[in-house]
Amino acid sequence: MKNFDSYFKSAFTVDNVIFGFDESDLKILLIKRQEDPYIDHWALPGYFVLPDEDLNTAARRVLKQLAGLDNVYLEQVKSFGAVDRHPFGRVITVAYYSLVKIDNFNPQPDNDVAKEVRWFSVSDVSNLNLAFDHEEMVDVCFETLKHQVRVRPIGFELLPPKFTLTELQHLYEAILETDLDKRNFRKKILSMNLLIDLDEMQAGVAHRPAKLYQFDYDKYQEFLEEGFSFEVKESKRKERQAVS
Amino acid sequence: MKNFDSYFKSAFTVDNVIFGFDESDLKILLIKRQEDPYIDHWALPGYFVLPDEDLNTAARRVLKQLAGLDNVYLEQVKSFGAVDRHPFGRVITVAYYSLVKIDNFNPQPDNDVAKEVRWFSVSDVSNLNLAFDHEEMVDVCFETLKHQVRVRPIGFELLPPKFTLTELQHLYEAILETDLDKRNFRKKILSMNLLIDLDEMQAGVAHRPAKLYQFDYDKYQEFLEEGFSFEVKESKRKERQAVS
DNA sequence: GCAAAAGTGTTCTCGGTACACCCATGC
DNA sequence: GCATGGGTGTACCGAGAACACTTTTGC
Repeated sequence: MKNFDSYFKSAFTVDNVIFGFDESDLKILLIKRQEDPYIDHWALPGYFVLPDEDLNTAARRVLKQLAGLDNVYLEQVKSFGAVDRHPFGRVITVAYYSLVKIDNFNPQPDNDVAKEVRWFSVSDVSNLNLAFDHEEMVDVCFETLKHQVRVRPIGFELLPPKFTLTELQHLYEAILETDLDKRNFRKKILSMNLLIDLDEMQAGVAHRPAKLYQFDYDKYQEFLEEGFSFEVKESKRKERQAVS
Repeated sequence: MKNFDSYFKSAFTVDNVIFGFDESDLKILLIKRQEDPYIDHWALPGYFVLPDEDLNTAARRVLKQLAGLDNVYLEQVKSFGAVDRHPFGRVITVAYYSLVKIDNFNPQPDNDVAKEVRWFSVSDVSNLNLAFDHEEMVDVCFETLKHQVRVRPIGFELLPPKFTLTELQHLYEAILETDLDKRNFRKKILSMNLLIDLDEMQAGVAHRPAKLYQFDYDKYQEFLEEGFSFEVKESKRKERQAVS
């Protein structure tokens, strides 16, 4: 029998691209590393997978330890394995993206990996000179999110439990990086019957208060079971802008 | 500085789900293993990633060495990392799917991993008791293919350079596991302007010979650059069948 | 001439898109 | 009373889906 020992000299990590939504801005949670390599660089929350831990478990543990997050939407996206991507040796990483309700939590680093945790606008990430190949990972995950949000109602994972239709629309606009037509958006969303009208109103706003809605997870489960497709199309307004 | 040595004790592999299309059957290429673990089991063509090799390179090398395949469509799908998935130690694997023109090549094992190489119908795979978690990998890759084929014209990768519209339709039906309406399918495909009419006919068939077409890769490139979406919808005939 | 697959057009329906004005609140 | 965003309906258009008969070949 051959000897395979020489293959058992690599490590692997998980890295999380954590999306949040705030006002009308799509954000990503980053940590400032306090250990080598890339000490003092901004980076995705990620760490080595333990020997007795499978990949998803590792991703959830890292979310908890580095960002204090629990119980969030999490999906594997892609693995990155360039030979020289890690200075300590051969390290493959598995990228995940996750969606969190941003106002829900206050990132508190209580570990010796992250010296600081902070939300950044997606559009600012390219100026930060992220550690490793993390910028590429952000790009790939953002593209994946853009695609997924058209196919499943995962947008709700980014909003508080009660939200207005305008907030939902702003979220879609931020993710898809486009403008949506208000009336068409509402018609489409409401026609899916995935929202529960809470018969409550916004309060304390300096304009006509909006109705509050809640996502109907039970109904969504029903739809899933009978196979169903969710999609949001963009308005063509931007084309007119492009011409002018 | 911490010591990370304990993390550098794992290995990783790549595994390929290789799809081919033959007559009206979607097939997968499997090897019969001639080394432990799972000796004599059918398995996906896969092997350890070498220390100085990145993931895509490894996938292509394995395709070449184990299946004699070169220059094929290849895409990363997902990584699998259950703790006990490999008896020799901690091994993560990265699953790829690839698409090949089946009549183009005759699988010849010339290596000491595969004792035999053979095409199996996708529908038969679940009876083979594949090595490792390979059956799950086949399922995931098949689902991915089903989705991708609706969004990009990758179906052509599975057909010979010259093909008839009926062959193309049978391919879509095999992948999507549904029936398609002939007239609607042709209208849709031809309206995309991605096929070149070769002004040639099938020969030697015991019925009216069909026109031969060729995929227009150049035009596809143009479309890609200006952002474009390709989709094929299924017929609703099967619903009628289900009722009867 | 018969079996077997190729080829071809029209109608209907539904979802997508464009588009503009009145309403309720805080200040 | 004014600024701010909330909320609403209609007409048009195009893509998708349903559907049946004639044509060409090998035998």
